[in-house]
Amino acid sequence: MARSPEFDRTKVLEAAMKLFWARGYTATSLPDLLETMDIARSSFYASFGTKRKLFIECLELFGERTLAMIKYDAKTLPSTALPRAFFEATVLGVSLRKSKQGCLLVNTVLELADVDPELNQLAMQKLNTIENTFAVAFKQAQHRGELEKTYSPEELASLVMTVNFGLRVQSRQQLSQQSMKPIIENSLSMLGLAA
Amino acid sequence: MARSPEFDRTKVLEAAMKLFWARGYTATSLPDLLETMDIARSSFYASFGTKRKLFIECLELFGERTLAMIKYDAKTLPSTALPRAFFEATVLGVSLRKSKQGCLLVNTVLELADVDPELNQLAMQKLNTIENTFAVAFKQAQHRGELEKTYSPEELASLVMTVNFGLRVQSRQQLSQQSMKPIIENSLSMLGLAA
DNA sequence: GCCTTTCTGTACCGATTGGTTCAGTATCTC
DNA sequence: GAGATACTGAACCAATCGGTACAGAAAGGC
Repeated sequence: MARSPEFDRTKVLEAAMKLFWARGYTATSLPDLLETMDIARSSFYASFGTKRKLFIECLELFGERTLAMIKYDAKTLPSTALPRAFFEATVLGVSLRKSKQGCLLVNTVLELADVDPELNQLAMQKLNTIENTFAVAFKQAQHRGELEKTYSPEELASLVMTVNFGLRVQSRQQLSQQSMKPIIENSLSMLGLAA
Repeated sequence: MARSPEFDRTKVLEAAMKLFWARGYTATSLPDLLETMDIARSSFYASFGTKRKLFIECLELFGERTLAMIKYDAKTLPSTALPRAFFEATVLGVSLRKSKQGCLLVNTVLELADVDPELNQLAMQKLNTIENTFAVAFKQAQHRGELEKTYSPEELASLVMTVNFGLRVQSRQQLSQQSMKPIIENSLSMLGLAA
């Protein structure tokens, strides 16, 4: 009955996510987005509503992907190796894409905390979900005796997130992935999760 | 010969700094600034040039104040107590002003890394100066035998900054100062600087 | 062919952006 | 008082902001 293809929605959404990731919400203009997404203005509003709704979709996408990665690692790796896998994937993996991006959720919290409480809270909620996933994994590991009980699962998860945030900030600076490696190593040693 | 007072420049600059601190560079508009600074548009441009130049002055001011605080602490406290004093002053002290602000320099790096390299680099440079100040203090402490040599002074300073960044991100979230306290405590314990 | 649907391109909207200009007023010294 | 300076307030600028509307081309099923 009709023309078939909508452009690949996920692909276009991903392109938008990368741009928001690099430049933040406010500094990303609509023309910027349209060029990156390679769609017309009218298609944009037909498919995504507003810039704000699009950004929310991007936060969702980013959160889902990050969470999926951790949950996959949690099933295939010992819990003590989780933080290392996470740090290396997010900090070093991102650097491979040649650009210092940090974490979209962290960037959003810092950019919008006092500007857009709703978006801020959405990003925070995603971060909390990630933290909880760590806590659950650590709890299991302690029950199995694979993890020292220096800290409670919740405390350790909170510490891992603190270090994670710090690493994300540092990865947003000029630092090369080469110079990030010892920082990650020392952070893990500090967490008592080096070996 | 003439009218005496310019409005109190430092005071006005400080007001601007607080607004940038809360909302970031891009999201702070000129009308916002003028209202907060309580000066007329013409006075603004006569005294500060452009929004960008004003922001640079704010970064300088923030950097100077932070550095002054650390250097003062470095002279009056044992080096092992430096990170605690710093964390408590910046994270808990800021919370007293009832608003989750994080650190202007960290906020700037995350907001402008891929948007305004020049401002980004300026903020980074200030952060590096702070890190170096920690490193110098730790080096002295190790020479005096007051500090364990688990990490080199540079490594430890880098770790302290990682944790500092993480704490700043967390303080930018909804977290009350009450809930920040155990996070700080565990971070210090993790750094081996708890007692 | 026709009809339907999805897209593009462009023109347009009001509002807001950062920045400039200038006439007028207040405040100082002499 | 006169003269110089430091400010205010409002008008104005071009450019850009996010968002809307619409005509027409492209691509599918029948």
